[in-house]
Amino acid sequence: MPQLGRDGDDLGANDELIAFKDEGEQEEKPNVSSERDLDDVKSSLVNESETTNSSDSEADRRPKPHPDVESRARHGQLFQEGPRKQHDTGLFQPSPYVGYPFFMISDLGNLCSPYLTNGALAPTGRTYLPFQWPLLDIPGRAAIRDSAAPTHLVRLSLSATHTQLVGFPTFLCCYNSREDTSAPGSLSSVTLICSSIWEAGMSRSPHTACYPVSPGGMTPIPHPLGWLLVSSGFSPRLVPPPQTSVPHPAIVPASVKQEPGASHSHPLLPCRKPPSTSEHDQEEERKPHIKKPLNAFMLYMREERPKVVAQCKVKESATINQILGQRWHSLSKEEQAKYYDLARKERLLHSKLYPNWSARDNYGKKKKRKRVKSETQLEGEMTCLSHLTHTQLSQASPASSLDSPATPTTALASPAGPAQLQPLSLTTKPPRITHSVGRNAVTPGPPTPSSTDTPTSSPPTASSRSSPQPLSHPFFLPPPTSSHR
DNA sequence: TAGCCTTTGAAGGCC
DNA sequence: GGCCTTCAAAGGCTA
Repeated sequence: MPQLGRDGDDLGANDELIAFKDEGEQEEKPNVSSERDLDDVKSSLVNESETTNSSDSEADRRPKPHPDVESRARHGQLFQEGPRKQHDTGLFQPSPYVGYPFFMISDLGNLCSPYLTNGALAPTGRTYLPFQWPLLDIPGRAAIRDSAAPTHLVRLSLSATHTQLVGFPTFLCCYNSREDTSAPGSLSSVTLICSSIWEAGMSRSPHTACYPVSPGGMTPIPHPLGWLLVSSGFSPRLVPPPQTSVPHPAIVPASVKQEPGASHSHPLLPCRKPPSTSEHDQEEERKPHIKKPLNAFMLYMREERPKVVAQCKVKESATINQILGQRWHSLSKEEQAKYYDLARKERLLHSKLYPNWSARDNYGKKKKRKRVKSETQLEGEMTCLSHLTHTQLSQASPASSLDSPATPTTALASPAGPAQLQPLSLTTKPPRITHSVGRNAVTPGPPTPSSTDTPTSSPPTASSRSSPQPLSHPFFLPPPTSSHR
């Protein structure tokens, strides 16, 4: 595997990529206060999008990095955490917004002190970015979940575009593939590696910009590093970057995938794709895949699905979705309004992040992505949005708050336990309800919980869609709640 | 192993 | 404006 060996400030030299977390190492629980801070930031971001723009410049809004740390960063030093588990302040947290498989780094400014004079700490779990970073989302969960191989894929999480715009060093993200990441928020041992990309042409100060810029609005800039692969022995190796790419953080360009027949030492290693049949195809494949923002029902599903699975002992998604659909209709307007509001904020932020994105862009990509995933067993896992500050959106993250006491347990507070239910009958599939007629014909007024609600957040009534088959099974019946209609 | 199933909502295109 | 299609999540199921 060729090293990306260049000059002295080679950004991915092995000696600069050190800090890896032992796979067996446990992670601290997320810090509550840090989550609260994040929520504040999310809230402010959303509010900002909903209100008139302030006159403050983005630089003014950006947290000031620690000068000492910033200086180190400019010198391309890699900072590592010491061997002892650092009592961090919840720096690495599973994103409460599980709509996207992110990790959040809330504030790194207070992590300067542990750094040694040479910029490195004794080897242990994590590497911290050596300067203050307001918020960072690191894509990951999916990449880990299906990584059966005892290897660790490290990829650039920020495109050069972002790096140059936002001005902080690109970082690398190492996933611990052995960790059980099936549960939301379980991505705890992500290791960050801060490279010295800072010196690779990053002209702006680390705090000249704060908010992400849509990748579609930027000229693609090939990243100097490309991909980094870390074997099970944590021996990082650099992989030549994709030929053209600009992988937006979130996004794995289709061109970055395993070349059929190509031999390289790691099954997860993304490789350059052989030339497509047409330039149009190549262009399409280079386009980043930005997923649609989740609508209210999807947000509700993400929150309630695990509960239904646990409660009903049903795993089949089709059945679960039927149950959730029934429960959704049984929710009070106030309860639904929570999700509509969340979805509206989701759309707001999404449109802010990707102003040029259109839902039409994803048409036809779904099957293509499936094919690509089957070829590489990777791409689908890597197509997670890693846009900055995306998690800032979720003030009330549904899934992340699954186990939170503050989470309203509206639809699943049923006293009826699983033992009292008859999951077997659910296997009798009701006639399929097609939504080909009049699904979106009617869009009645939303619960409008707040005056900020926009017409686009209007939840449809039951009449707006063909009436689902009545499901009399207890599973489909919402648990009695005091707030129900 | 690719695609289906199943749900609701949003968005875009067509007429 | 109405209708239609597609996608978003999820994981078991099926051809």
